[in-house]
Amino acid sequence: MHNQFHHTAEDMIRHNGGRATAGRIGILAILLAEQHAITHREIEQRLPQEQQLDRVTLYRALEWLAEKNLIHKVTSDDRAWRYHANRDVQSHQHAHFKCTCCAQVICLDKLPVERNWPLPAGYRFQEIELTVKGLCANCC
Amino acid sequence: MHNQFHHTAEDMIRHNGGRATAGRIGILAILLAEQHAITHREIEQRLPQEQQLDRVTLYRALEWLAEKNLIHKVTSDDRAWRYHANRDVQSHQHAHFKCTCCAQVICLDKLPVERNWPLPAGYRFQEIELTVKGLCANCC
DNA sequence: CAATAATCGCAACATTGTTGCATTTATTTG
DNA sequence: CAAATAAATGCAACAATGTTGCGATTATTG
Repeated sequence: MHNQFHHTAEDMIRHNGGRATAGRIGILAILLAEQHAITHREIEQRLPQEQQLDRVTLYRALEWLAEKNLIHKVTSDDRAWRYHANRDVQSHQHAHFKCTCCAQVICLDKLPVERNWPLPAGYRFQEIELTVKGLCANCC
Repeated sequence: MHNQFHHTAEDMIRHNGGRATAGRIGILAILLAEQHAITHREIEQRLPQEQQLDRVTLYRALEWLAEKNLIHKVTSDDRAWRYHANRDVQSHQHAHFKCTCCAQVICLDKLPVERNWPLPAGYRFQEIELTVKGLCANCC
């Protein structure tokens, strides 16, 4: 029930001055273990039976983790946010890939993302969100 | 109550073999008149009092218009789709800008969008969704 | 104008997410 | 270690967005 990331997760949380509660640790450990960005629902499913969290608690924990830059949110076209751990505390200015068949989402960390977009006059750039859609290796 | 785009809207709909109903025409005319991509709610607000549509009807009309390539949907981070008319029937492979302050969304039609993203082996590209976030001229 | 297939509107439901508030708990302090 | 306390949790209720089924209405065709 404790995966290999529990210790790391707890450290990351304490480093940010937060309470190391079972919920937060469990959630972050799950996200650290996961290759893909996953939804609220998928996180719930991966939590062991004996420590299921209230939906609200889960949302609030995710909000806190994102605030502290330990994870980041990925916007998708199905109205559900997906979450992914930040392995390094770099900027999250990277792209995501979403399979149009199985809805799997991965981070494309190595994708260079230009910063100087030609916006209309008077507009100010802050960040970009880029999702590449297509078929993953399994669905091809 | 009839803006200048009603006639165009009706033509576009008939050209696609659909019934030219007041609802569809009104919706498309509104989207043609609009510079920005707007939400379901905003469309409702712009419809004249005497021809308010059921929410379901509005959704289905938008779905039909998008299917026929007369409009396109824009994914956003607030779980609400925004819609924008396709003035030409070109690909909609362009970027969108969203103001993080007033939530206004515009199309960045002139933004060149590269097509050869370095995806993992075995992955197939289909399309991209790119949203640039920042502050619009009003909110700067 | 009648026939008919497409469209509409209502009711009910589904999903995702949020808010307020009382309860519980991790951490700190003595 | 026990008490104090601020932070986190869980419940109930709500909000926003969108969907489904189905009977009623309507645009179009002949």
